[in-house]
Amino acid sequence: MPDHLQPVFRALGDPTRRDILRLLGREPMTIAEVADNFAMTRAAVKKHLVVLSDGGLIKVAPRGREKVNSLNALALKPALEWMGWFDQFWDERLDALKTAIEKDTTDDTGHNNG
Amino acid sequence: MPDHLQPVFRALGDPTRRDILRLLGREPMTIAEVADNFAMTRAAVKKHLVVLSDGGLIKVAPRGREKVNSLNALALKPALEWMGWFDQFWDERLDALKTAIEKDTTDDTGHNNG
DNA sequence: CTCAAGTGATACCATTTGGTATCTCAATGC
DNA sequence: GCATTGAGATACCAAATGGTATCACTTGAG
Repeated sequence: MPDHLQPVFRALGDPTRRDILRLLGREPMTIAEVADNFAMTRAAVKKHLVVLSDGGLIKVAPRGREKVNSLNALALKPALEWMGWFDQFWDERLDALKTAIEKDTTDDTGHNNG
Repeated sequence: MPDHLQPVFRALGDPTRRDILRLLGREPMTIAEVADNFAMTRAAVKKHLVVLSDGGLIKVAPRGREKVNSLNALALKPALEWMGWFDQFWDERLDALKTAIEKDTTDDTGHNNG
């Protein structure tokens, strides 16, 4: 498994970018709107948005002369799954529980997709 | 919510360090043993270990003149919980526990893993 | 004590990173 | 058409980062 998750972890490595993600979780914003929440220039925020976009964590859609940035939380999944490997070191009972639930989901015919 | 998770995310931001974590997940190792798995000097590996230790992701215990580095996966929890906030954007009906299972259940052809 | 092995610490280097300042381009509004 | 506003591109800078090389310290063995 190569580092397709590197752009994601790299994007998450900066507190400003993590903050931007939470911010965009509330509602999509233009660059100026995002920048209005931080004590830095729009150019700096733009750079962060590029990094976030590079990691697939946000989507950018043009709206007139503006660019609307919206959260794409799905891109967090690979990173979360990578971290999930370490679950085995936290609590082995959790692993057993997951196994039990997995069996339950195969038995349940009604709620597997979204 | 200050950035007590910054050291953790910072540590995870480097592929070598993520690799070291997986490595130490198998067994504790001295610096030399860890360095033996990478194409870089012990000093460079040591730096990575310092960053990992700074994030609390590894524990270091002296054993004679050696230093044994062991995984402390529990330190991943804050980061994982932070990411868990975004679960609401994936599928509000299910919580984080389902995430680890999902990769197994995405196969809807009628049979699951083996 | 003396020598070897493992680690820690420092100095140093090239690159990346986070940030600003500035300029140009595109779309909006009068 | 022309000024205004939002965004992109570039140049530039200071600091952090990843890495090497080197030296000092500590432990273990004769």
